[in-house]
Amino acid sequence: MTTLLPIAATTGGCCGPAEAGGLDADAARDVAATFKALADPARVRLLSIIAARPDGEACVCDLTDPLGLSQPTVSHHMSTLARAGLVTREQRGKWAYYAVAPGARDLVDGAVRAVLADAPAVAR
Amino acid sequence: MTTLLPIAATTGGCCGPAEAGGLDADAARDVAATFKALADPARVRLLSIIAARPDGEACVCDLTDPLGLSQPTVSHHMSTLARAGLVTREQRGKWAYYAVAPGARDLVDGAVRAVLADAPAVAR
DNA sequence: CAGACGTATTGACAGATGTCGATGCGTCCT
DNA sequence: AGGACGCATCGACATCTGTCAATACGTCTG
Repeated sequence: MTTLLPIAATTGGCCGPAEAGGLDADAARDVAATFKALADPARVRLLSIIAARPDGEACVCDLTDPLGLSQPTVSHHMSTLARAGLVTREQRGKWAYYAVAPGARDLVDGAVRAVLADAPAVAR
Repeated sequence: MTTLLPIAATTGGCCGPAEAGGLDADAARDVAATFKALADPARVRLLSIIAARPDGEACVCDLTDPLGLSQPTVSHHMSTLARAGLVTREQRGKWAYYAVAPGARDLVDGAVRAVLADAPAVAR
């Protein structure tokens, strides 16, 4: 997955070896993309509304009123969430039903773990 | 936390009641702010590098080289991460040491739970 | 004290992003 | 068939954001 760089010791002052050890550019871009989809209050509300639904799904017309946003804007946000793999879209007759993607939780949890590899909750 | 609203069935067409049920505007803004701090590849890498450090901390001079970013840019990103409560800053002599905040994991996990309230990993 | 060094702040700028109105496309109902 | 309705796309616009060079601030070391 991530390419591991060899370790070189420079030890100038505070600066230890520049071994990084973190995510490489590609992995970071992927992880950031997932968070970016969640980095807007409107999308956060949309996702939480759908997740709170008894049947776990909602169409666009369900979502415009609670947020006070226009229909094109909601549609655009849903498109963003779908492209990030957080929701699924199913056209059923006239309506497009959006639901939280089966792997959404895993996707986000994986992104969190990738960044905070071993950062225990309150330990230290 | 979030106020839970009773569910009413109107069954107009697709559109059920406008009971929303998701996060309110303020909560969504807070949650989105946390994700926004993680929504940039540079910050993701910075955080992961610090988290992967043996001593769990790094100064700015440790971080400019691995990312290929200028010192002011790195400083700006660290400021963003600190303002989000994800890292702590400790001035020690000439250097500023950044470390993953003790509550960072809880902060992010809480944000995830707030959005995907009950979205089982692979179930459903 | 004076210089060197690490970091933060400022100013500027290009690119990304959220938002809307207008419009186009599909589907349902009469 | 024709109209109504839900949704997506397009074009435009204001704002936010990431980035850097220049500069200012603090701290250590001669």
